[in-house]
Amino acid sequence: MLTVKNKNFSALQICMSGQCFRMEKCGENRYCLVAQGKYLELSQQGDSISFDCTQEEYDGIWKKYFDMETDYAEIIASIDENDTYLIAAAEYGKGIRILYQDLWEMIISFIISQQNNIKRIRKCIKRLCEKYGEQRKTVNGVIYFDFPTPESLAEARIEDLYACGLGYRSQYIHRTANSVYHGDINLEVLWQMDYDAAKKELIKLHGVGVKVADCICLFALHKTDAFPRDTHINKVLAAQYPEGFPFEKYGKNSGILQQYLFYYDLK
DNA sequence: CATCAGGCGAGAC
DNA sequence: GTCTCGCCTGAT
Repeated sequence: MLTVKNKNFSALQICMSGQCFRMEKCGENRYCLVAQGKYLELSQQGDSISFDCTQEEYDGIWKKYFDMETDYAEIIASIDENDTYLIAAAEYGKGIRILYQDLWEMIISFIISQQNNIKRIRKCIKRLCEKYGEQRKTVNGVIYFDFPTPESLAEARIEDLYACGLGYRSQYIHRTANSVYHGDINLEVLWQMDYDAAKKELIKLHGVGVKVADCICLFALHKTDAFPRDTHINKVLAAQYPEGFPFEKYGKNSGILQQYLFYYDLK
């Protein structure tokens, strides 16, 4: 076990903010996560976070995954002092971080997220993983499932996808999995692209529109200038920013601020 | 019973 | 380019 201190880390907020559908509260001050092909448990007391892993695993995987090198307090401090709403939102969600999640997993997860609620999104993803993901076991005997590969979802029967409760998104997932598996689109090139180019490329995937592409850019590719606009954000923008959100002021931090606005509106 | 949940694709214009 | 419409499913 390994303990780290960080005033801008809240495992609960990371779970609740709905960017990561495979992290959940699994006990008092305790959280479980499947990512990077691994199962991780962590616990948190105030600003003290304990990761159930070795120093090597933390340094090699989780430090980057949870974006621990970025100073979120500094980003929050850069907010316009006159923007009291954004300051309140950031104060409320100051423990949120933009994770470095798997690209393929985010593509499928956010296709599922459309016209859907977080609880049901989690359920759909859980069923997909249990049905099509590889089963694994930790040294402590905890059984978990990897996220399904493009191949396994490409080969899945559409009616079986429907049976996972995906609804009309089943078709989207079927076609997108086939596009990726057969190399119609090369996901690796997205890393070299800037935000606009990557977004344009992602939208070629069936079931990926403007909003889903922005989520993939932000939560997988870590293009923090991506600013996903959903029903919540549109409502907030209309009410709080009738002249438009000041993207020119916040630039690369816009996506992080979007998360504060989104999470603040969920409450 | 209607509406809504972190939209999207297809078709009309 | 912009607009409208239908869409799986479960919760309220």
